Amino acid sequence: MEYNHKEIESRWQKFWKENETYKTREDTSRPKYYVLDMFPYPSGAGLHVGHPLGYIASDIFSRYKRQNGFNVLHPMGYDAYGLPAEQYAIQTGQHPCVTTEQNIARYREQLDKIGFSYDWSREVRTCDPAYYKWTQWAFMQMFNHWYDRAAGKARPISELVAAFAASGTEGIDAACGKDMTFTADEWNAMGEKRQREALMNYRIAYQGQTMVNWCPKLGTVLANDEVSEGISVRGGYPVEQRMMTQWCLRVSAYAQRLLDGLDTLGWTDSLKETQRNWIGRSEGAEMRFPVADSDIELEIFTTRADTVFGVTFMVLAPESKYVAMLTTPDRKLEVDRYLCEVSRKTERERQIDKKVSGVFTGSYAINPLTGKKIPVWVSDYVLAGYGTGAIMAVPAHDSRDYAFARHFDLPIVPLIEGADVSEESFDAKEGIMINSEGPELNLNGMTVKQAIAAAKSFIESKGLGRVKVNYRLRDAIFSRQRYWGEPFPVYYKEGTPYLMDESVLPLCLPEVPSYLPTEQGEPPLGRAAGWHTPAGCPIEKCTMPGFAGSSAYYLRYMDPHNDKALVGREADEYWQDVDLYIGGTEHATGHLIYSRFWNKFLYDLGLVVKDEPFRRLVNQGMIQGRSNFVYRIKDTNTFVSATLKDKYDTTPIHVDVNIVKADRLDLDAFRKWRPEYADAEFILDDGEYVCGYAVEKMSKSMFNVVNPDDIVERYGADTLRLYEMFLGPLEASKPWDTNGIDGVSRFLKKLWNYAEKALAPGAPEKASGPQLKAMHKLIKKVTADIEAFSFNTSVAAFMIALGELQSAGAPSREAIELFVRVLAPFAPHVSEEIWHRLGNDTTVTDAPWPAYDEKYLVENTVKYPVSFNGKVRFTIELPADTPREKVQELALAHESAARWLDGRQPKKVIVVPGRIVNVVI
RNA sequence: GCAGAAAUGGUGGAAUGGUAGACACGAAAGACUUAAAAUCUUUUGGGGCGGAAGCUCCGUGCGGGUUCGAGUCCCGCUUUCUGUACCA
Repeated sequence: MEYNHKEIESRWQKFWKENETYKTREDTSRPKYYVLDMFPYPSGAGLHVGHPLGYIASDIFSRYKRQNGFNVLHPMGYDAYGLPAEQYAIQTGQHPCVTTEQNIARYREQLDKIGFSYDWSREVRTCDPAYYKWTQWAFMQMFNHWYDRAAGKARPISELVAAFAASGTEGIDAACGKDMTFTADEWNAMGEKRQREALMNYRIAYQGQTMVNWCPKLGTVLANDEVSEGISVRGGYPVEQRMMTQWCLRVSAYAQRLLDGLDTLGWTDSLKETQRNWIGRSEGAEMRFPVADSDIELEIFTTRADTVFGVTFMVLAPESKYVAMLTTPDRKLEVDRYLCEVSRKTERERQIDKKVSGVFTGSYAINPLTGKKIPVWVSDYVLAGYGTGAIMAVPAHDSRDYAFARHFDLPIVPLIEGADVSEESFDAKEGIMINSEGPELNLNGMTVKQAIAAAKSFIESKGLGRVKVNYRLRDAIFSRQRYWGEPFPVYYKEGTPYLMDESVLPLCLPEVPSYLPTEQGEPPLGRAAGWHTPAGCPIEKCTMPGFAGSSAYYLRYMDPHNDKALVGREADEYWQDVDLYIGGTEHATGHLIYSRFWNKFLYDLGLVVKDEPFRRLVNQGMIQGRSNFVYRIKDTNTFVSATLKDKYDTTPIHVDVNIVKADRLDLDAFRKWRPEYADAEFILDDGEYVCGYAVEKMSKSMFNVVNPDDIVERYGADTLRLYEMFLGPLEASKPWDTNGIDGVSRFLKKLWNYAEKALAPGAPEKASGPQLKAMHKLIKKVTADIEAFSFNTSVAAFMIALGELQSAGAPSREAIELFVRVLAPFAPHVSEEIWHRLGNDTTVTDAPWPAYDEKYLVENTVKYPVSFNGKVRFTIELPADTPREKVQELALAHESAARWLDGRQPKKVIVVPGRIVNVVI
């Protein structure tokens, strides 16, 4: 019988589904193993061949672990809230729920065809009220907690309230927006509204003022990638920088723990490094500069406390509150003009435009070390969001300050011996200090390192400031002026936000007549009728961002139907954490930070047992598209083969890769592809039209999208799975190239034919010696490869092993049985079919992973060429099972070796089984 | 600018410091076939020698180094990819 992948695959997919083969139950008698894929956003375009790459790898690993006796949790779900569904809704009026539902159905159909071993009974969708109830619930917990830096963990806000009532801010070390001090009496006298305002400064989920990209025409905040050159990508309306009240999560409170936790994780160094850079810890000092003729003190942060003697001016961020306070009346017009100019620029423009700009406020500060007056300027090269929004400028040793000083002709004082600052600043932290002597502190003669330490301790001892660690990591903006997201369980009473009662959860997303913002510029929820509490208080109209729903989904899979808790204690204690997480690097500074933060918060509350959610993480590479081109001769409808195109003046045009095979264009298909090509003429090279190619992002507009369904239809899921693994190392980015798939397809056909012979009546039961040898070699190799995530070499090993079986005597049942047991994780359908035809009534996933036996792996006799210092001297022949040490001994005992060594002791003897003995003296 | 990763045939890619190029694609030749497809066999890094089995030299981005021995380890470059970017 021919290998019929369609029949085999549909039969076993049906069988697995009907028998709930991959349904997982908590089972304390077996060790657990949790394998997780990053769940997809179900887009309207469906899956392309790049998406399943990681899923196939995780499926192989899951199946392998099952065969090794682990109770494997391998779930899948959908990150279902997202912009495309909402944009589509705005254009068509179609409820995002409907399109999302359709897209999910399509994804599921595509995933099912590939034969994954997911436990679909645990599926989660972030837009499902039974799921987002727990997203809202987590937000409420964050609202009701504050971060105690002294204890290094989150604590209930009620404890903070009690502390304030008893002794004010005295003795409280809390992560907060701005430093506040008040006494118990002051607190108690505040009244509810002001107390709530004060508490907002401490809550982990809080409302705060932040700078955002605001698009007045669209009536929404936009992310940086939704804005291009000051204009919204959708609609093309101007976008401005605006300070707005937003919900935020105090992720920054966890910066140090997020940093420290990285050391315990089995992630790649590059990913950990990316997160370290993102968190951006820098040690320095915060110090105050008094303003001349005023009570105001400017606070700055610096990592170069040693350079205070070189501070010749100060700069404020345009958004700094000190700008208004320090601008003198005569400078007001110019400062206002500058602020206006800056506010019109988007964040992006500010980054691209490196032109030096700024304006003098008219005020002076006093350098606390020299007592000299220095001017205070405003410039957009200083960021409001980092440090204190003000800097001390040291033009001699900071390139940005240098450019500014040069442009506005401000003094530059070098502080390091031998540093030539006539052309550029000297930024390196090395050298001997000069020009650094004041009335109370002398740094001259010290190295930069010593000077930093000395200056820091001086600043601290004199009360000019304090040693401080700053982090680049900022709090996450948590509100979106959007419809398609989780509503906040928050209402407003006289403008003050209050949490709703937990009993309202899930607070369901209401219907709206239109998905656009309202005329008054409110988010779409402003259109929802009855969007207020029974008492008539308005409910928050923003919704939560995409990362809200994806931050704790791995916990929900552990206990997806629990309506009493996000995850039950028992389930959490059994599954603990994700042993293996597979997904793309693009989430390094988003999801993977938020999720770790979210988990640490829940850990602080004692709700989960693990501090870190993802123990081991593997990043699969991106699969790019491989686009094909045809070359049209200018102003004609004639196309010339890529091999001859240089002789003509041509324009390259993308052509659908599905009508190109091995870079040869199917001419008839091309004429049918587009009406305008119906009468296309071709200039062929040797009867063929050769297309050009390029590696680009896989996208519809490039006509290079390859659909996994088409591959499954033509070659089968097992071939797709093997081929995706065979393409190269999992972590590497590579273009999809269907050209090589025939090799894998041939392998499965040959395997099938071999199995047919082995299963035929009269075929030997027992495997021959060489067959056993081939199989045990295979088992050893594949076991090591799976553990090391080297799936491409495993596929090669299968091919080699089959070749060896074919030249090792009559096909036997024992050989094919061993073969399918190790092939099962990679090609489950064909393995299952053969496994059952061998007479087994369990699934191949229940077949224990075979152990290899070294005794099959050795030859009977082996020739060992013995070489000294690289030159082969002689050969000895020994039984193949001679241990390594024995070979060394025998080689040395050999008469000529002994003569050659002449009684000297060898430093090192190297034995490569079957190959070389190399003796180093 | 900074950080990380990588560079091996026509192509994708193999190689615990020990026979570089496994495996696969593609290509070439042959078998089967009326023919094609499919399948099977052989060859396939480059140069040189040989009628042939075979022999030989050169070869892992570039320049050095360590080592009996380097694709692999160390130092210095070049290029490419990825992330991040006025972070004081």
